Amino acid sequence: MSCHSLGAKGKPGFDLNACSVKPDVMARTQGSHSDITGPRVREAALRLFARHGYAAVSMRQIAAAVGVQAGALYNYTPDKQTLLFDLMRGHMEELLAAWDRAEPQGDAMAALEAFTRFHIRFNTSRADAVFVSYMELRNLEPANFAVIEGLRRDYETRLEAVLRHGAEAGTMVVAEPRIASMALIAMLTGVNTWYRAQGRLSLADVEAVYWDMVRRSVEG
Amino acid sequence: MSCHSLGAKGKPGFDLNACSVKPDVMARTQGSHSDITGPRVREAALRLFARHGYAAVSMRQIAAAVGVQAGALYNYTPDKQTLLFDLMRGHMEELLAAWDRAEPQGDAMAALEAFTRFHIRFNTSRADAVFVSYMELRNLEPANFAVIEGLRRDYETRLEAVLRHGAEAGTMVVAEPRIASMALIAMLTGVNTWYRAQGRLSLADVEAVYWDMVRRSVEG
DNA sequence: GTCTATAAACAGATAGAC
DNA sequence: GTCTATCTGTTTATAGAC
Repeated sequence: MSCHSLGAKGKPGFDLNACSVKPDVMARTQGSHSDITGPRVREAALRLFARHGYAAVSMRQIAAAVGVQAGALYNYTPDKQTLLFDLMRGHMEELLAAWDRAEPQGDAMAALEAFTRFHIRFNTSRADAVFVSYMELRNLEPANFAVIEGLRRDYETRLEAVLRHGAEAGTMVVAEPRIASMALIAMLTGVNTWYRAQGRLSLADVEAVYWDMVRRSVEG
Repeated sequence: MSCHSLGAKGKPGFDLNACSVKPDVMARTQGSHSDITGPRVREAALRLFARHGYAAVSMRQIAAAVGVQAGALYNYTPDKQTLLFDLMRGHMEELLAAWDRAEPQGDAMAALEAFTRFHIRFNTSRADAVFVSYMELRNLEPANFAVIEGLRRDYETRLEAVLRHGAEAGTMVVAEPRIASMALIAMLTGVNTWYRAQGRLSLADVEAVYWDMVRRSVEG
């Protein structure tokens, strides 16, 4: 054993990886793991891209983290660029879908609180994907960039709509809803740069601190 | 002329640079430009790092942008890592020095307004340096990272002190001064992601919008 | 101070064996 | 599906001519 636990990586140098014996698939052709290698490639790539940056990570490093040779990666992605794009698109689509499922029915102020708490919880639970989706925008080919940028704008527009409703209802003061939505999202996403699960404040504490600032910043 | 036959590099992506004929140094040895090449190397590196990322930019691309061969760059930096580090350290030190010069004498709320306006003005005037100093942290060697991280914390501490004074004086409500300082800086730095000088809003307009949100978020 | 040439390592991606 | 081997081009950095 000692392997097939997905993350037996040596990390510090991307070396060693030996073994990939999988008891439950022993009947398969030796070395064949199509059903689990795909997700592991994406997980390893996401982790490495977040840590070192897309351009600084080689396909060989990703392969080493997964426990396969570099050539095997091309069974799961046509090229490195598409691997990055799929990770980013997947994250943005999950973000939008999760918010659309969570969006409450109450008034604008309740919706703003829901957005604040949702954004903090969702983003801190997927720090690597959030980081990559923001930091690697400039490494996307133009066509791919346009797609991700569009999804990002969609998300901002969700918050912008909340702020507009609040302003129209008279419960909020928002001179520039579009700018305010970007400002608030930037503030909330900043949590990821310092929050640690083992830290002094619980996630509930963090939500409370930020919701207080968000509420005050737009309150009528 | 035509660039003293120096530049004129093909470089499909980073050409043009159209040599800078400097009349006052024409008497020098042909091809010798020590007094101007250094700054141009830093400017080109900053611009390229901001556009494409440190890891994605080669020394040859920087050289082509300057109009010299790659080997010549090593007269101005011992290596690529030091070039990045010097750019980031220079930016952070200038940021701190500029705020320390500008910091006003009034009460905490006046200081907060000054900080808000200063941060927006300074950062939008040096977008490339701001971008690089944040995005390339993970490409710094540990010792260099520690230096930049320390300078960044120093800057945050300046704002934190303002918020603490306001809270102590009773003119502000700030439950977590450290977190609030990071939240506000994240919000203000976000201006750089969308602000354009040719846009609908002037810099004064932008300052007013953000100052309104900042003030409301901490007002007692 | 800049050039040309080069060293030594590494990149993304592919071909064919098993 | 994975491996080994390889193709082709690029990387940082240095050496020595001018």
